[in-house]
Amino acid sequence: MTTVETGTTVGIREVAEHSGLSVDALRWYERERLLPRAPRGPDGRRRYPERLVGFVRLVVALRRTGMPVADVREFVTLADEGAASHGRRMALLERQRENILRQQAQLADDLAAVGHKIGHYRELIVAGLDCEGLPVAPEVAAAQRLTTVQTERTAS
Amino acid sequence: MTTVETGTTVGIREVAEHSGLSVDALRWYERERLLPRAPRGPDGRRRYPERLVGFVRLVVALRRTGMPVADVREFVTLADEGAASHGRRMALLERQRENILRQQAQLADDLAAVGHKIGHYRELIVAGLDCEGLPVAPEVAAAQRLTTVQTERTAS
DNA sequence: GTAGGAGCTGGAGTGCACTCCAGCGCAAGG
DNA sequence: CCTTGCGCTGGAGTGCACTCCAGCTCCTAC
Repeated sequence: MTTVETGTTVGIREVAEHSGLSVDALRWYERERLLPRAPRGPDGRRRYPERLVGFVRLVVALRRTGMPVADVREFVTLADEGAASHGRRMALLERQRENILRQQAQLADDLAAVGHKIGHYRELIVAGLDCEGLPVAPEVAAAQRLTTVQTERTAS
Repeated sequence: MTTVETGTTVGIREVAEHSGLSVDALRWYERERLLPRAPRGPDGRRRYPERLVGFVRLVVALRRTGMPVADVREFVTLADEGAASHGRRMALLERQRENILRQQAQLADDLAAVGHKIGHYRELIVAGLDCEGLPVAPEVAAAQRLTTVQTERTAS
């Protein structure tokens, strides 16, 4: 990635806010070579040019869709080769696209499974039945309809 | 979960093969109370009734869609209460359904981002241009089209 | 000038979700 | 009877991807 430092640049804080990565993670990513090195300003601070900000976004998407950091590193290493690695980079992304499509299919299945179970509970509640299909006792009926989960997690 | 042990049961190996969890993970899940305890046969081995096999599948789907084990444990703990916790269990699943929908939206975005980048590379390759829009040198053109990624990962 | 905030670097620490290991028992087959 | 394979339990270990910490510099505002 030939960074010609023209145009606007943004600091690490702003990149973090827009990318979903933490400031620490951005630094770690650079150290781990998951991102090209961001140029430094005269004060030693990172200044991300627009192009690099876009690259961060792509890397975040690759991570978010499950690409291991070793593979991301490979992608970034290829990027250092310039145009000579376009085809290989493209192939890497095409493989990831296949992965994403698989995840989408799996997610649809899982959504259906969860939805099916929700429907099952709803039917039981409406009919006032327990899991064996027997009527629930009157003193249980109110509790059966309760949807409030009393946990400390709710408070946070 | 009132397990009436009638009907067929399957051993841990078979449950592992069909659930996507390893045998070790199934044991860990039970120990961590992410699954109800599977009844043991006369030889001390786990025998999973059909109902429990279905529950394993649901728990796997919840994990796969990002539910932390602490929340899965909560879900399982509620299941111990029988019909009295139907509503609360349903609410938990409804929240997870919302999460899954969010993931689907995010995945679609990420797919689009990857696809867009793939298209970008393809255009550059077809036009024989580099990232700056300049024609690539003849000795680079062949490499630019290469899609074979030479890594040890490919061999495994 | 001083204080405070932001960011730098290098190194250590952490959280999460498993996976591996060791010793044991049981059952089937030779 | 012996061997082998499967599964049990409890405890330790591991991999992955960050996050935290400490000491430092620079810059701005008071």
